Amino acid sequence: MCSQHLRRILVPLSNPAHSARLVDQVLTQAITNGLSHATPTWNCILRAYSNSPTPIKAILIFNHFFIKKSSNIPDNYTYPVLFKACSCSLSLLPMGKGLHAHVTKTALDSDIYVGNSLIHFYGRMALFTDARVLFDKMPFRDVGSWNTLMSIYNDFSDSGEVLILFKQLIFEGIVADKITLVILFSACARLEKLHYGKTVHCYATKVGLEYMLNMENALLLMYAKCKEMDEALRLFDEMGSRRNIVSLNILINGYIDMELVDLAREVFDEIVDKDIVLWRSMMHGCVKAKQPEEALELFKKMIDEGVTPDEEVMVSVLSACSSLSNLQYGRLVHRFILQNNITQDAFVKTALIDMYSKCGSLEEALVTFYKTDCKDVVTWTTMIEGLANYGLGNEALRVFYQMERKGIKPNEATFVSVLAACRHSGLITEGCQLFRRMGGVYRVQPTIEHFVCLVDLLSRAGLLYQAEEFIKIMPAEDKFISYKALLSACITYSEFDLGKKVANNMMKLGNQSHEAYVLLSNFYALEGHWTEVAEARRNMKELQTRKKPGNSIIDLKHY
DNA sequence: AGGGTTACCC
Repeated sequence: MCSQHLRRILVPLSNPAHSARLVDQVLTQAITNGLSHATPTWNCILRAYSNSPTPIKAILIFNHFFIKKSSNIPDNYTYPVLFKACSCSLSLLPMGKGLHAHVTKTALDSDIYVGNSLIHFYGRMALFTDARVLFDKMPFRDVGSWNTLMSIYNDFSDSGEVLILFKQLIFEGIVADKITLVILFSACARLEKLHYGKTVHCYATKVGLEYMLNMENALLLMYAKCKEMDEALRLFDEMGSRRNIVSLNILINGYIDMELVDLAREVFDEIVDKDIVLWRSMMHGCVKAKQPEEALELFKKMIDEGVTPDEEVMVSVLSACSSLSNLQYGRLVHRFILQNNITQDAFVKTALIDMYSKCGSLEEALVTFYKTDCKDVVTWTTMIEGLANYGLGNEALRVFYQMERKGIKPNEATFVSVLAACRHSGLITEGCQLFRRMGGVYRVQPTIEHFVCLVDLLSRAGLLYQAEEFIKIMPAEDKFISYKALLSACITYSEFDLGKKVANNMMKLGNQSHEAYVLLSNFYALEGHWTEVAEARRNMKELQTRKKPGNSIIDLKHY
């Protein structure tokens, strides 16, 4: 096959896997017959590989046919393709940097395409300052340069930066294109900046840019994420036959976000050709809406329809098993994962550990945990939480210290689990120590959950006055719920004076004071102080607040 | 001989 012919068929080929297969054949021919290509033809081959499922091949071929055989000289068309291939894996950072040096030496970095692909490459490597410096130093920039930088910030760093860049773009007199607007709407969706997005929408309508599917989808997403479903639906109708499966998915996720699963399901059921993303969304929606049975039913349906589940679907299925506490199902799902060669990434592993501990098999949870190589903070936290729920406080702490030794930084949730472990097992010294470590060493800002844990730990141990002192230093908005925990403890330990003081403090806090009266009257009742019970009830009536029946029982059980 | 960078849903 001659070079010209090869190029003519490679260029329009849209299926990356197909073109890569074709290129494989051409390459074998080239190697066996010693056929040499001109740089444009090589560029074509490299491009086919960089778009294929195995972009690394582009790099390998470049190393073999350009670096080793220096008869081929890369040009300004070669480098963008290579940088794109290098963007696919973090391990290719040194390779990309080497190519960058080469580009600078040969002065090809003034080429806009080369520059843009370099920005993209550094952005994908999470080296945002490098990307930014390159952008600022470019002798010539086009809309593409701006789009590249903006999309990098949007996808991997800070969406707020996109809005700042857009302002700058307008200021410099650059004309935004459709892609700029897609990125901008997507940033507005993430930031939930409805007003800003609407203004840009008007601008887009004025310049007549609005009819482009991706842009309409980005807009749709923006309205859905901002919970403006009326506006989203209006746009959806307006799109008419232009809408696609992505538009439907946005709508479904919008309903799910607003806790309208039934509406989401209605849209879902109408769709004939469902792709994996739709199944993923719908199953996640069921799990989120506490409908685990429906999630499992959907899973069966999905398999029946011949759709291959992915890792994210399996996470939803496992979490459905967890909330049903159905160990049999859970084990079946585990077996399914093994039999269908589904990658057990950190997410799947964590879901398995969570499932086993919530379904009552701590042994299997532990086995899965210790068999996991890729443990992240969430994996460790899930295991700690599991142990804590089994009342194995000391074991939970041991796992926590093990995690620290491995150099994994605990987060907010980790401390909730580990403090809960202390609380369940009455580990007072450890709990207080960990609480100090949280702020002092790890700079994790304590939240209401941490406070409640600690107050509860102290109160249950009968250290009620320490708990009260502790609440005094808490932020005002967290005090009420902590006082509630303390008051319950006062009831348990018959600490009449402190209880009265706590109840008074609660009432001073304002709006939720009816709850304070309910607890207070229960408190007096237990103490047999019936006059005070009557007084508390009277005060409650004066507040014109009525408690819902049974509420106080739940409150007491809970704390 | 004559080719490219940047975009939507999880």
